[in-house]
Amino acid sequence: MEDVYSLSLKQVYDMLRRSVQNLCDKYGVEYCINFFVEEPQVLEFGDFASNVAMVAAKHFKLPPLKLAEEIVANMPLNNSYFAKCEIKKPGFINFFFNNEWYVEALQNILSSGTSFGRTNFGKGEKVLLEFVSANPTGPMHIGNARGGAIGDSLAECFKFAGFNVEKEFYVNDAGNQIEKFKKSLAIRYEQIYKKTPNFVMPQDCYQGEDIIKHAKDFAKIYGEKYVNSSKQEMEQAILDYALPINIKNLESDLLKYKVEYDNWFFESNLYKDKKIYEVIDILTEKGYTFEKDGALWFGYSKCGGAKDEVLIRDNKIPTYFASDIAYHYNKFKVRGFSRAINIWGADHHGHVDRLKAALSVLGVERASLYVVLMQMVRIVKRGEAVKLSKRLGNSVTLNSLLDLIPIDVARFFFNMREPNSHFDFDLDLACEQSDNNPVYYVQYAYARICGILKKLAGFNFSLSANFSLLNSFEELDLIKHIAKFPFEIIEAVKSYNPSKIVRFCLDGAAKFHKFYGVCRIKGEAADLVSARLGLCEAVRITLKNAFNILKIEAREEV
RNA sequence: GCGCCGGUAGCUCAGUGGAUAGAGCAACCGCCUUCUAAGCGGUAGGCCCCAAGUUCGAGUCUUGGUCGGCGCACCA
Repeated sequence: MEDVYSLSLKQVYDMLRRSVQNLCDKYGVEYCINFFVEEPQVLEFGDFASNVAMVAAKHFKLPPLKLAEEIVANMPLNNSYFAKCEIKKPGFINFFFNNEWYVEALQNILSSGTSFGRTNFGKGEKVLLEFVSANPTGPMHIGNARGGAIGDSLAECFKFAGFNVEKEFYVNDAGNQIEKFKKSLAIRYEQIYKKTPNFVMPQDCYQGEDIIKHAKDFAKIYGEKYVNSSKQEMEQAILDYALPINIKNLESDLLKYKVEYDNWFFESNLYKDKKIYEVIDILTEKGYTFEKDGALWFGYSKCGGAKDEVLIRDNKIPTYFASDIAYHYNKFKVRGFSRAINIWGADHHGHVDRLKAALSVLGVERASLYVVLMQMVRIVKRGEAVKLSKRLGNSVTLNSLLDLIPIDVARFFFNMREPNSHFDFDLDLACEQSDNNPVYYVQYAYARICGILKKLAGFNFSLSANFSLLNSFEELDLIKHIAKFPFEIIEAVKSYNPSKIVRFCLDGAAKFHKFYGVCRIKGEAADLVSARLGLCEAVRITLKNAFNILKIEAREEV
């Protein structure tokens, strides 16, 4: 059964369209009117409002208010979800839900249970969502933590909305940063035995403690075995040792963070099977590559780009851009996804357009790839931004963050802001276990409901409870909010913005707390008790499903 | 210099071309004999960065500025 909110919204559109169509026939006007129906901000303007009369006024050559009157007069409300509609000042038509709307909304939630919020909006479309894809040369930092929370919750939104989603981690286990990684490892290993006086790590190497630890652990196992080997042999041995450990750590750290991937896609596979060259050959066939200074270039300027881009360096090693094209070609043309979503840090924004340009040459529509650009995270401590640098090895890792704050708090915090806004992560607030912390606010609402349901377990609430007894403002407002859940998920999907779910939880918790303060349950007449318990259960179901999207725990007690 | 993102209450941020611009935190004043006070109610707080334009209507769209973040490698 479709949810009542969407049904009633569709109903308003249908009724208005039919009425306007009739008037078009009557006045001999051609129907080409683009209007909307939305939820007004102010309560007195009803549950839905439409601007149709204002938009259509000039077509009909009638004043908006006059036209609104005609539209309404032409639009019977019987057998609808609406009790009345009103016409207001510049020409708005405002609709008000009838009692059935609220009753059916509750029945729908209660009977849907764990599947409430699920829709067939996506019609099973195959979507690939790639996120985090942190470099396997070191631990994940705070930006990866944000990407993980956003990506994973967004994937859940897409699943709820009826998409067939696969979550993928792209492992950059090839290319330049791996060269740098093994060089850094080898130097640290060598230094365990050589002990050069006043040794300083070269500028172009990774400076982090994790490199030293790998070298030490490697030395524990192999001792001096590789000290006198060729540089190449030494680097390969220590790389073969350290890289799998790093990848395994990425996997287990993300799992701890409740992020589980369907696929781990290795960049090295694109090299092994010559996939990169096959894709470059296609670009060449289409006439979009050329040679210059010993390198092979992509003619990006031919597709509107500012400058051309190197695909294969003069040393014959392909660039990251080249493997990225091959990787995305694989997503669309090999594995057949109709849509790919990437979550990238905003510092990669310059890559979006050139990748799309290359893909369009390969026959992939630019719009098939959507890149969510996630703005940078700033760590704020005592009101001051903390300067972090991965190169200096003092960045906050995901792990060290999770030592400071519970996983729920981290996942919730990183989804409080929309991806495209700069995010100040307030470490002090996140660490605080108090009423200031918004995570506890929503979890407390859930626990309160569970408390009530437990205390009044003797009462039965059923679909046949007399829900029309719920008619206070707080009750109706709460029902209206939770009924909107499936719609809200679709909004999150359309805007690639899971923070809408966090806001939904916060608003829902606030409305429940208000209801709780005004409406008592225990001690009321039996039929009112069961109606209100039904409302509580419906809120519980909704919050629980929303928590599942965010992967935060629904605790029955605080 | 060019490009992307942002500027809304003291702070952190919502806001679909619509009606009277909202929330949380901080400040101040109240509310537990009751189903969980990690809660609720109230007060106060605004040249929506500036300027021009588009139209019935602009925080929202366009252009030009300004301030901040991030890019502009044969790095990833």
